[in-house]
Amino acid sequence: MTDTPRLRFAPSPTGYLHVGGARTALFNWLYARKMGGQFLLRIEDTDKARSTDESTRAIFEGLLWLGLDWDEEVVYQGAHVERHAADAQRLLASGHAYADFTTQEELAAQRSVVEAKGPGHAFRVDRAKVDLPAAEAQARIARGEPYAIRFRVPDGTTEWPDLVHGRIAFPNKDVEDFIILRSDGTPVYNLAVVSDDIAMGITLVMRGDDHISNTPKQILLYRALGATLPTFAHLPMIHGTDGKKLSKRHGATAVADWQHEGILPSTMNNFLSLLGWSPGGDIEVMMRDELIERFGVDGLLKKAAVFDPKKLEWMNGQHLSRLPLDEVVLRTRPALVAAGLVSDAAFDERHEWLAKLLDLLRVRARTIDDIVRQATPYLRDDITYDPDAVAKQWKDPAQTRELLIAAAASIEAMPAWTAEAMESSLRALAESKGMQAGKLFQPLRVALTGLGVSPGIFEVLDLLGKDRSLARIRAAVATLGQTT
RNA sequence: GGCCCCAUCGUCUAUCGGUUAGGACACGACCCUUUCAAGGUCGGGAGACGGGUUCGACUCCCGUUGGGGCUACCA
Repeated sequence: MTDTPRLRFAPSPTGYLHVGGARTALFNWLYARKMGGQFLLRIEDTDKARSTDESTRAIFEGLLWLGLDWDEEVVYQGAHVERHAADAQRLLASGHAYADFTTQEELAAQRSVVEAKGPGHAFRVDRAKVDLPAAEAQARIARGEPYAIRFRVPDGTTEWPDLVHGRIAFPNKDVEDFIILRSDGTPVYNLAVVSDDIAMGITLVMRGDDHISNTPKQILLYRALGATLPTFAHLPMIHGTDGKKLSKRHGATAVADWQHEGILPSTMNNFLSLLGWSPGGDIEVMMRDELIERFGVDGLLKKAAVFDPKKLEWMNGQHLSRLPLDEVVLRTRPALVAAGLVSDAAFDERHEWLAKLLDLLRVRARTIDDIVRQATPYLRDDITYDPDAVAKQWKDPAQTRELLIAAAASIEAMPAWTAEAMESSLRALAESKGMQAGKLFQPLRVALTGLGVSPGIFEVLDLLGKDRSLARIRAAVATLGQTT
């Protein structure tokens, strides 16, 4: 019988949801969904000093935006400190761990000695000095002396078959006896993680490979606790363009940053999926269902990947043009409303027209912000002329003015408001002036939109409508009149 | 310092012993075209180095170098 896997994402709420964390969450989620298993969420808030509710909310929001929904209730690590402490005591009682009576003062002294030696030095505990004879330790505990609990690392070698790396082995002599319970009774990370993963029935631990060196400690804890080992998969890190670990100074590293830059969640998932995993072959642009379909541990990579914002933007352009129009409208709507270009009520009223507009705009946009920028002239009456477009297309104000007056007349005289009628009238006008159609269309585009970039000129006219188009052209004529 | 992980174009990657080492982003040129985007064609661009194993290594093994991670009573 093969059980379905139980996986988890276990962030500490000390900041926003980082792209590295999002990638890890995504992989866990994809695998759970593919295998019909469970994806759980655990907030590791045992570090009271650094954890904030705001960060917890940001993590929820980020995951939800990406569509990474979790099964079962969120587990807060802080709610289980009693179990953690009980596990530590069990280990102490069974001899897998020992009491450490080192005081805070001694600790501080040790730290300053190590720091004085400079970087590259670490403090090693001397078990012979700290691990007291059982009778003495018990007496001191009975006397009420504060003590931390330190795990007694056995001799031998700890190894595991990593799903990503194959066999990884650590000689136990290189694993220091580590604290599992502080002298104030609170649990330390490695113990809390193992205790919780056991309690949650996690069968596959997939996380960043910065945790590789924690793994032998955790395996030792599983064994000492008499629990079944989960499978481990250590994913490669994500680096910035300078090859260093991705951090704040690389710019936008929170998923919320990209959300605000106008990146679609489907793009983010697609892009992140390719950092540390490959479906093999030349496949790149994938929507959610295809990602679930293709994802698997076989495609997991070992090498750290560099986060390339350029490719993210390109991929977003791909998603923008491939997604169902409804989805694009849904994602763009809040940005248009936020920009004050259209109210929610107006959006509903003019839904069809707006959908048509967005459909035309999305093919030449890379981000939602691009769409908003390009949609502006169609949603506001007071258009602003882009200086670059004006400089390029309205080089000769007097001549342009004359041309636009003729265009207005031509448009006004059109027998029908159809693309065919527009094309024949305007091309005839260009011909009568002895100029190429483009020489007429470009200045006209600027007059109609204020921009050098827009959909086809006939589509722009149709979108604007006859009256608004004429008003725009007359406004441009007036503007040009002032400059001559 | 010690331990562990990693190593194909600038970047993301394909290749699972035999390929003119393929694709994508970015870059350059051209085509299409009323602009832009998209699309199309073409171009430059990679197996870190040194040893093995093998008829044959990007691929397997060892070493070197380089990069990364960990080395807390942080997570």
